[in-house]
Amino acid sequence: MERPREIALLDVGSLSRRRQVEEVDFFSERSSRPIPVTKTEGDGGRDDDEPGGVDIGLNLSTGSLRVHAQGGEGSNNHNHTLQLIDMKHELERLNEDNRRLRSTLDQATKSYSALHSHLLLLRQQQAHEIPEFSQKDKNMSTPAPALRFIAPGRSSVQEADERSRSADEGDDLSPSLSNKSPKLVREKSADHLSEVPCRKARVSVRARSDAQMITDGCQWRKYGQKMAKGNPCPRAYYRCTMAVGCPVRKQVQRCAEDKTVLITTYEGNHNHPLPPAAAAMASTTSAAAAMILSGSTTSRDSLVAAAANASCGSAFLNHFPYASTMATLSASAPFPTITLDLTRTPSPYQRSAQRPPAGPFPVPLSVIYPHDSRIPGGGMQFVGGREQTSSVVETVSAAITSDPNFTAALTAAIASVMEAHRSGGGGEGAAVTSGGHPAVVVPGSPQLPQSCTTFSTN
DNA sequence: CGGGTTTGACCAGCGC
DNA sequence: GCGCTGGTCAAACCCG
Repeated sequence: MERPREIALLDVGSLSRRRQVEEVDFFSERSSRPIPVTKTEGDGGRDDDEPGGVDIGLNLSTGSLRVHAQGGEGSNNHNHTLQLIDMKHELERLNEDNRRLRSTLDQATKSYSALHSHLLLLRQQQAHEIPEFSQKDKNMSTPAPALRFIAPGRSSVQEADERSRSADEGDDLSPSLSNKSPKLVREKSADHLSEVPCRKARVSVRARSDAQMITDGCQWRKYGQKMAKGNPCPRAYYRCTMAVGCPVRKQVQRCAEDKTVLITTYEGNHNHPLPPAAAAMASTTSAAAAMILSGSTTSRDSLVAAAANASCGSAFLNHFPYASTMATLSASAPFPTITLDLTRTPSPYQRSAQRPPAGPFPVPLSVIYPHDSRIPGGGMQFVGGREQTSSVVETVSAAITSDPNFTAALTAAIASVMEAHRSGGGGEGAAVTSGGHPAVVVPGSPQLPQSCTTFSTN
């Protein structure tokens, strides 16, 4: 959910934009009341805990007002008039800020709703189109293996539900299988892949970090480590241990080219309740999987469609101009993977405050086909747009906010952004403060500690 | 002692 | 069929 996440984010920061919104809201809705004056004539304390919080946040404005009022003691009427004019201007500015922030919030809320509805719609369609997809699949001339078993088109959530149910009954596979040896179970599950939805859609995130693994709100147990070809750094395999039988796994590996880059790949859906940060990650993987699975064919067109579907949440991305720009959707074998690269510097376009109106396709899709996506190693890459799903951003946000280094950087960045906004920012400056999200900060700040992670999803 | 990590072995998929 | 590679298992080990 967008709102709680924002609150959580702001909780870690030193500045609370939420409080600013509320406070400005108060002034705007009750601007006819002489609130600042009344406040300054009161006990002078900040009643942060007072219901309705009159004098919270925006210390700058209210503080200045208070000083003016106190300075007016013994001054002439002319000074008083000037102060009132200043106060009026200040109120107008705050009202304007409030309107902008509110519209931003509305936009984000609408976008979230639209995306959510679209996701539900896609899942419904998938549920109804299973036979159709199967037929399509048969007709496919050169189906990519990884996408072929996606074809049944059951949604990741459905799969998670079924897993959850089966977990309640015993293990994450059918009870009849649970009595067999692990190897048999594994074989059976592998066989199932041909008739069960794709288990291997992935969400991958690259970021810079010195840590072994970024904190993402989940508990993981390492179950293996391998040397991967072409990379001197070993790849570690982790399994979610927050619940028995949780199918979620992740791989962590340093980038061969740049060892400061950590690549984390998540795969699977959790079958248990999650803490907020982890829930965001889970929603990301689900959404990413749903997006990929909604492609359900091996054609470029359907992948483009999937990308377009994903762009429905682009209003979010408009607010996160940095993180939203680094997504790569790869249809290449073995698994369809969405990669979010937080290590690249955003382009000037991406840095700009352009914010197209909310809607399914606020900006033209920019899709690059290096070569045929059906050829292994091929794929498609979205460049400079906001085609990534909002939930990917949520995921990254979750990971970032749960990482102390990111949090510290975020706090500093928000502070600086707020300062810039205050000192004449105005206008599209709201784009920066609108989300209060780490996406504003992280990818474009080379000096910031970053972690590189890859998410995979079922 | 319980839970997590390490590490060699096993298995499946894929290309030649 | 064979070898390579990625993914997983499970016994041994470590640690609090």
